[in-house]
Amino acid sequence: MKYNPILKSFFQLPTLELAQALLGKLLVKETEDGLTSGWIVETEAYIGPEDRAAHSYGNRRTKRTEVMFGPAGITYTYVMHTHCLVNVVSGPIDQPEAVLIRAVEPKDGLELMYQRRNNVKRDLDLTNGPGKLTKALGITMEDYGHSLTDLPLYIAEGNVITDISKGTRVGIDNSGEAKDYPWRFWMTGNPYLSRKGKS
DNA sequence: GGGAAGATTTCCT
DNA sequence: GGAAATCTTCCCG
Repeated sequence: MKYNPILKSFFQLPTLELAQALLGKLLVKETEDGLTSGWIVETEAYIGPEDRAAHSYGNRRTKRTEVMFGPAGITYTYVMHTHCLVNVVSGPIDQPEAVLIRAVEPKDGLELMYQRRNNVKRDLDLTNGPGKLTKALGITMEDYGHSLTDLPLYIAEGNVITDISKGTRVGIDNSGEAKDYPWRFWMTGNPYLSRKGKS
């Protein structure tokens, strides 16, 4: 199973459009253990300067958010608690915008995913959450700042999705008015959405 | 250098 | 449904 990374120009879309365009694309990670991949089924947009929920709110530039100010199409990995979350940086340089990948649908390397995630019985539970999919695909801080058009972690062309739902984001109740922005996108009716994405 | 917060997951009652 | 788990970065002193 081999894929070609998507063209770099794909990431030049405005963040809100990119968040929707990413749905149906293939997220691929290659390691020495093998290849794992999944269709992206749920995303969230984070528009730095005007988004209180974003790490880069008010153009707050730190070592952690540094990569969000970089060019579109690179990976922004972030560790919280025990888990790792993965974003796709978007927007032009010096504009801290990104798209959080919240859920994917497993495609290749199912065995490897089960191996990485203990006690999982169903395909449905492998990647239906931001922290879950990173563990299943083996995404870590090693991938921080890495381009998504190059191995070992990249986006590949996928299906065209026409049925897209949108709504408010999750887990940012302390972010004031920003919590009401409808910047979460998902594939309507897909069973691999994150827990809170099924509302 | 220390304390606090955070875009989550999992287990237990 | 609630609370704990557990780690990196940030901010203040």
